[in-house]
Amino acid sequence: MGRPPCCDKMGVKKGPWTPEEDLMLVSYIQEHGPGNWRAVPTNTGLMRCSKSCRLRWTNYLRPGIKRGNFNDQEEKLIVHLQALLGNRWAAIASYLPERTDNDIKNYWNTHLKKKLKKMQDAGGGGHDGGSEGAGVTKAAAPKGQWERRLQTDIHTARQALRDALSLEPSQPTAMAVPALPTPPGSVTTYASSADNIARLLEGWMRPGSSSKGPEASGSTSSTTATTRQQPQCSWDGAASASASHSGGAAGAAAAQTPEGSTETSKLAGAGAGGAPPAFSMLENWLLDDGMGHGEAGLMDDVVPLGDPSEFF
DNA sequence: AAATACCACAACCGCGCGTTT
DNA sequence: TAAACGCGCGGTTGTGGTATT
Repeated sequence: MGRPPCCDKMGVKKGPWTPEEDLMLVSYIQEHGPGNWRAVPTNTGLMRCSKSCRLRWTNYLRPGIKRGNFNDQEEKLIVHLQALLGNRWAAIASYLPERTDNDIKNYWNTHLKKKLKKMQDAGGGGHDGGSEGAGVTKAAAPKGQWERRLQTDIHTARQALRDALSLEPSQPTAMAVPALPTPPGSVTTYASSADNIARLLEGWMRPGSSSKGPEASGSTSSTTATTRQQPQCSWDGAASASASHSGGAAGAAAAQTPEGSTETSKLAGAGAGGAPPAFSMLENWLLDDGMGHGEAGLMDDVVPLGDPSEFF
């Protein structure tokens, strides 16, 4: 059946979002909650595709997301997860609740892929050949096969994640939120989305203010900003912000994506109950050496993935 | 100082899946 | 049951910024 485009191409604006548009979107979502994206453009007057609105919210405006500055632990975790899960960025992002799939994907494509390739070229550590690493091979496999492989190789997954998580034991999780506000002039550190919104609101809701938001607005003056989730409670913020809908990468982290959720539940052995931080589940899972969860029964036809720690 | 190459990131596009009618 | 719809995911592209020549 021919499917109509998600939005008519006529009159739909493209390209970078302006602060005004961000403000409109944030204001609307604050009032109505995320979701029902189809209605967002019409209700807000935004000349944007519903997809574009969702993407903008999910990747940039949603509270509790961290941008840029991937630390070493996160980097290694991403590499490990990519080796395990392939290019399933949403699933990978579910283990890094503050990161969006898009951010991780970009970071992988621009940094990690090259890094791995360089390492493979240098040390011959590559166990899979090609430039994509082990994950792609699995990703290229049929979905069912891939899922089964993940299940059957649960031990490898555990080991890999344990390796990743044990790199910086003093840092409990990647969820540690850097202190805000961003120092003025800092170009490498992105302000959190909440901070951006706060600046936006401060800059745009104040009559006569310039288009540039004030630098490092520690205090959020507008009501909109004050009711936003603070970055420190990123998970809760994301969870609550998306409580009434199914969108958002962090929402996906908890229970959303079909694949992500199954992966999460399979790996973490926990349901999507109260949406606790995925890392807690992960840590529990990793620390639980009992390992009698039935995965062992799936260990037939194991196809070893290889040890992702080879990468380092 | 200007031109060029490279890099990083934001955003778009197409497709698939699940839900609704 | 099948079509229509809405949403999310992954791949790709366009653009601005930075480094190098």
